[in-house]
Amino acid sequence: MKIATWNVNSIRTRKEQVKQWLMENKIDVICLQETKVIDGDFPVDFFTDIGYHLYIYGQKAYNGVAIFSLQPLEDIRYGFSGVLSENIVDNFDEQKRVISGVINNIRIVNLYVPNGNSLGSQKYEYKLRWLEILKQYLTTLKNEYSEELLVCGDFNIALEDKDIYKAEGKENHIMASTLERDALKEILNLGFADIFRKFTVGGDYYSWWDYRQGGFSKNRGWRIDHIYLTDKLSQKAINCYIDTNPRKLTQPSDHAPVICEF
DNA sequence: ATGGCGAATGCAATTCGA
Repeated sequence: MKIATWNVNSIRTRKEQVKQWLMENKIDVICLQETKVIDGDFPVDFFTDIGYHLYIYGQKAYNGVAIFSLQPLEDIRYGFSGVLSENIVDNFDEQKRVISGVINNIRIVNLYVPNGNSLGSQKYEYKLRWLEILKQYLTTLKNEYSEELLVCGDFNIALEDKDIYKAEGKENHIMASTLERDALKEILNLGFADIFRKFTVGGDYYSWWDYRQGGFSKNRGWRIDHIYLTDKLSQKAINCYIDTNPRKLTQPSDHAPVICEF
């Protein structure tokens, strides 16, 4: 079974590329981020035509997450409030960034973590607060639910220096700052493995490259799209890799898909 | 990076992403 995560930067713009890639790679489940469309305008039929069940949670212009699965998913939870009480979630479901569902007793959690803009900005504070709620969300899923967990998506955080093409001088850069990394480490410490690192130890592997300055052709990227697995599930993974091929196409997403095989 | 790219909105120029 192959489960993938891909920030597509608009599903309406990228639908042909996504469909082509799903068919070529025989993907069982895909978690998409930045679909950038309200649910009523999502190209649902375009993907049900090739056999997928769609679970979508979008909004106008920004954010938006979706899961496509060849097998139907069970127990779909929309937003943080699908799991946490409203007083904890506050208004953090205003931005559509979280969706989850169950397949084969595995709960798949699809995340689009806020970007954060720059250190000290309001959006940076929002990102840090959002990560605190995420920690509570995953703690609840771990403690009160019986399924193994696969948590994936665009985290907008590079955990280690080797996940950045040139880490020097980026200590205060968004996606690399200590506070963000610490928040992510706390989440991993709940009991998750960054499964990409089970199979690949070295650097120079990235999942996002800036559209500007020929970032991709120079391989100046960041590894910010992740798949995290709980212990038992981690033992069942047989590979995890980033497919850079879609990033080579004309009019690509700025992210490449990350795939985990079981 | 004082943002040059790309997408959405909405129809020109602005906002946002990372």
